[in-house]
Amino acid sequence: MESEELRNVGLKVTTPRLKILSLLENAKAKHMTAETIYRQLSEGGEVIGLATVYRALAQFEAAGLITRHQFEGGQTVFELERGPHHDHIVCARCGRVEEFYDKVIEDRQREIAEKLGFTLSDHALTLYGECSNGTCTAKNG
Amino acid sequence: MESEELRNVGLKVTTPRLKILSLLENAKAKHMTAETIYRQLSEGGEVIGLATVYRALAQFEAAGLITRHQFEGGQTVFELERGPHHDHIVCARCGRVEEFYDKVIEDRQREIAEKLGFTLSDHALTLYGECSNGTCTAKNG
DNA sequence: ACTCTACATGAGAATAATTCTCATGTGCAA
DNA sequence: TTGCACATGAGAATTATTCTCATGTAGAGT
Repeated sequence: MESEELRNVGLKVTTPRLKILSLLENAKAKHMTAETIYRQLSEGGEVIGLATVYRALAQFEAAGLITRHQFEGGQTVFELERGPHHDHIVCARCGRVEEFYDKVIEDRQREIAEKLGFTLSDHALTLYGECSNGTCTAKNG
Repeated sequence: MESEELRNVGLKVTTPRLKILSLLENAKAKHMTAETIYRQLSEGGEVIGLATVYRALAQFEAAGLITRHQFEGGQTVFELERGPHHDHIVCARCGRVEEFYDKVIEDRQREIAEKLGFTLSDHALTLYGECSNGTCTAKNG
């Protein structure tokens, strides 16, 4: 239940928040911009201000429910924080996003940070390339 | 000579381009925003439009003379493309940026891309943490 | 259930970063 | 030397995001 999720992180359960959260859970695209979320909700007949979408996303992020990614060239996208940590590879041609996890890289990052005297708190790793996908033409998330 | 660099990449040698390029080469900070570049040139008495700074930076980037980084939270920064490839670790507290290169990670990235059917063309890796630096208080680049 | 208050919301204005427009200026090939 | 493709400065325009403010509402305490 989405209301549980909100309560668990100390957020009031409100209609806009529920709608946004469940859109993120049910949408076809895993990575969505604030605009896209706003538009899809509007098309679904909801009356939710764009500012509210931005506010809710910021709160969800602070609460750890979602993650924010800034792929190069594109707008900021948001993704539900489900399952294990992963990084992304983005097709420069069609915009397709694949996820991956690599223990070697993860470990190495921690070692590097330590060696340089940093306490690692986060990281952003995105690979860019062209996918050899036949359907590599249209944009999707 | 900066004029050489410009000619080599097929750009006309103009005063604004030369000024921007040499500022990037001589500035104390290795990573600068377009605004900073604009401001420093203005303070130095140059009359160069901000739009020109953006235009020049975009061209330099396309030509491979500089690289663009989008550290989280911050504005886009530009860095002269000198020496070997490297990635960054940014202190979340004081903004200090350190560079590092790790062959293991680099190799791994290529392998991952290949395994996923992508031809790797680029990547962005930034680590975030807190540096254990005593001087870790003020912002710098 | 009722009420009160702190927090949430929608709408549109405001801001920040970047790009565009356009009239004018200029590097450089011929 | 000159012509013209490309570059420039200034400010307008655009884009993404955040703020403001008057109003609405969730939910703790009764």
